[in-house]
Amino acid sequence: MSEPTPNDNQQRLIESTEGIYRVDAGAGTGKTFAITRRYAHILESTDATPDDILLVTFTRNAAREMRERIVQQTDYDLRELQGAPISTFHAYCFRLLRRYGHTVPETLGIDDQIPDSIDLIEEPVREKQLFQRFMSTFADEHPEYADMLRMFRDPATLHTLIGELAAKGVIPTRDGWFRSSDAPLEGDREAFFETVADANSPGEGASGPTNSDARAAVGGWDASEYAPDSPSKAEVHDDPQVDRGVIERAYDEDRTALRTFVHDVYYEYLTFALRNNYLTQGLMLALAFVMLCDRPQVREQDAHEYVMVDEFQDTNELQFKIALLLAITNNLCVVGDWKQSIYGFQHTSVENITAFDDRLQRFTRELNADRTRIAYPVDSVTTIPLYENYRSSSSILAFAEQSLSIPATYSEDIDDPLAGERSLAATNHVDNAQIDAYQAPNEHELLLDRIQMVVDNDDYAVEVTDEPQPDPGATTAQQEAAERERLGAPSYGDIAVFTRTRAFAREFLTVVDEYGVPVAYDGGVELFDTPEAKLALAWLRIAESNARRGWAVVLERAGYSFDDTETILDTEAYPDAMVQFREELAAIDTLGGFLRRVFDRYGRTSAYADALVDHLTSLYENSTLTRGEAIQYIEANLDAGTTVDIETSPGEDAVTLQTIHGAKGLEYPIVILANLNDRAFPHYGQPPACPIIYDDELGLRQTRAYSEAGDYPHVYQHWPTKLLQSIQPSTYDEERRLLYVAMTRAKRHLLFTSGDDPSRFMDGLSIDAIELEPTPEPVTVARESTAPFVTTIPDSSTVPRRLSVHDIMDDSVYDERNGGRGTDFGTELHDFAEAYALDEPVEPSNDDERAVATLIDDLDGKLIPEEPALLPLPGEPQVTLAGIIDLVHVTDDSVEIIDYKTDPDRLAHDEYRTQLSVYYHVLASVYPDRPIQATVFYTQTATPVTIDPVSIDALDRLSRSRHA
DNA sequence: GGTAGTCCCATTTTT
DNA sequence: TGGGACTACC
Repeated sequence: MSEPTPNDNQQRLIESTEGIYRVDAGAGTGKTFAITRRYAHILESTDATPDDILLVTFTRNAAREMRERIVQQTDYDLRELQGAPISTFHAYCFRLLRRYGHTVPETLGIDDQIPDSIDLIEEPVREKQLFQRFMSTFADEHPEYADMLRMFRDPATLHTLIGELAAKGVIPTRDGWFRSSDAPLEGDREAFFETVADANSPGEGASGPTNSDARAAVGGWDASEYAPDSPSKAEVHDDPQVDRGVIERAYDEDRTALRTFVHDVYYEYLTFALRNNYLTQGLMLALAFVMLCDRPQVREQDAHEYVMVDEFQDTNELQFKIALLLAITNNLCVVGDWKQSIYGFQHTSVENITAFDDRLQRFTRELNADRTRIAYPVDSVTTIPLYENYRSSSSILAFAEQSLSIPATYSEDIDDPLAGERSLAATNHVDNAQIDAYQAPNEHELLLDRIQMVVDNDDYAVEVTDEPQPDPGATTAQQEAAERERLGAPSYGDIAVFTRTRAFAREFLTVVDEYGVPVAYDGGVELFDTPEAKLALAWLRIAESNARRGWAVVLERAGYSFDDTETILDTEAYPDAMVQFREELAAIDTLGGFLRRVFDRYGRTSAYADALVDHLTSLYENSTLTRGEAIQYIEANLDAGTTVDIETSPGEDAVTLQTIHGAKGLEYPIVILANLNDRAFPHYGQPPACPIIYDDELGLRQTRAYSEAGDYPHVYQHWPTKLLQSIQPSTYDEERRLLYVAMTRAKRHLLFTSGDDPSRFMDGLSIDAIELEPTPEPVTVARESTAPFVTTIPDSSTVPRRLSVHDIMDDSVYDERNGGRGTDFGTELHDFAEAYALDEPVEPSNDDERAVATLIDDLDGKLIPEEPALLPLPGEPQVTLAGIIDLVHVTDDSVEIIDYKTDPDRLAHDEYRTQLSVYYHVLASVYPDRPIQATVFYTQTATPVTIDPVSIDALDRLSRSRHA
């Protein structure tokens, strides 16, 4: 596909390579295109090499996409860019730290070094477990903090606070704070009292002044919640305001002890982590920052001539400073859109972009306080707005803009958020947008009803053909006509349903199942709450300790009644087949093998099973979980509701269902924003579980305090913090930005739904909701039954039996056929082939892999590696053959199956013919309109051999004879 | 316009 | 358990 021509501001950005730039890149304005073009331009117009250009993104996916786009636009190929610094903040800093930072902890007064083998923890559960362990030792070792610790219901909640402080750049040393980084703990007194001036000024009523907002907020002041010496209601109230003296007393209370406590926890946790050879992401970035501050030689070796940071609205203060340190010249370019900042709960700071200039000056001053670190000039910043939107129709853009000023509560006051900002301008010509809101007591049915209303409806026309490039000289009218030409009625795949919470999506999915509407959920799944996880947990418990709890689950699944189960458990007379299976499992060495055997036995080949095995076996780089640890791990994750991303089956024409967060960066022809219900969206935040809070205006504060001042020792609410907090107005800016993000995903049409209790956002839309009696129709599309679930042990003949294709092959022929090169050789080759087909940056490491690479290079259609295949056989009892196709190559007029074999000869070819025949029949049913070809590719000789498939009946007979 | 009492609900997710 | 929005009442 040819690249479009940049618009004026994109062109300006591409060519402006020297100096500091802040790019306001609104939704759908071709940001990635412009950045990668700019990258290419730097390479072309200067003598810089990829190593001189640092390109930082927020996610791994984004980094990968950038890399791929750059390959398209430069002479460099993926391999040459492999080592180039196009990376996430975390990955880049971790690499630097491991390369140069072994002794960095010394700078903070810590003896432990950072070894190469240090573990970077990504799973919140593990992080939390380790922190819990730390806190219990901390409590033991510090009796002097007993009172402080009494205010905690769960001391592990301090963990979040530490992460927040690290994101601020607050870093402890043994005796104090790194480079006076504790300043934010004090708070911003001036800013707070500006807030107070606003919130505490009386209103003007008809008959004189009315109570200020702050006074209203502390109206119900109840001194009995607080320690006995706290101010009374009368002292706090100074109608119509809050007593200024009391506010100051609260703000200026002595917080020395609190600060010391937090310092010690933070510092000792850092020590604990290093001693136990791990780091969290937050601590890792903090140490990388310390290294960059303290070791000029690291910057000399590794800082960059050009630095670009993408998604700058999702960075925190620490990352801003790290970016400054990674640049050696002022060729710095940050790209982002404050309106899409929705990760505040991850301690990001939208002010990095909204107050970019101020922060740039301030952070530079701070970094240069003791010696010059930022030697380049920072006083001139050029702002380039990208406002031409290539995604949505103009009515959608105009409609989305209002979302930023819809109040989230009945009393919220919003200043014009877009003051002075240029609106996005649509670039398409046909505006056929349908924008409507719907409401019904049963929102799930309503959603299905609306989906069915939209599908195949010409009023909701969307682009249905690939866009032919318009004649460059075409008139507007001609372009409009060409665009109209491309429009047609939508199908399921054109629709996305967004929700604020995952819970809503999950509930909706159960209703979806009842009606059979094709809806695919895209996002994290509570993996440890699936039947697969519970099954795995049960057998692990049985194998580990013959646990009653495990047996109960297994027996229940096998169909035993409650009473039978009780009897069996009491007598320990477990069914023979199960006992045998237990012994078989006990003999398996590896956790991965153990789990696979369990899932095989139950015929569980779902994505959940795969994900579980992957997850549990890849937790540690250098060691594996024992069974006991695996049990604990699953339990902890089940408890914590951990979610894991599962790959959804692509290709099906289905509605996409995801959370708004998950939809960021994506676009859909038709968006249905669901869940606009009271308290769901906008979501009214839950109070922080940790009694110690940090706030930019207030600094470090405690919300509870232990005191023995009253009749008996007691944990009280801490009045100063409560007073200050209630004076601060609550803000819902991020909820509005979420609304904005959701709406700007839509290209053509936008629908809203709510249940019987619509939220403020629903009310605030400039359209009225239509009340509807939903009448969704059950869909009776014959859907192939996926993953037959064999619930019983021992085998039952009433359910389809699943056989692996290998079960019906004669393995005596093909065992040891790889020429003594070891089974790993084949596995590695397959891994390589999969990665290569997916265009991942891998290089062939031997002749066989080179042969595969050449083969794949010659394929010009769609490549689908590692595709699961299921073939139901006709005979009785029912049997389904299952296997995985190495590679499917699909073009418009043909489909090719490719299976790699590392055998030195073709002795096993007949067996492979059987195997590929299975795949052949599966694909023949999926693509009835295209000829199918099945090829065994012998990698050692780079020879493709096409097979002549055997019939389904022959496969059926074979499977029954070989597996009676 | 102000207040007290009632009610409802307890995220989002990347590294 | 806690907090905030909202309602019903003064």
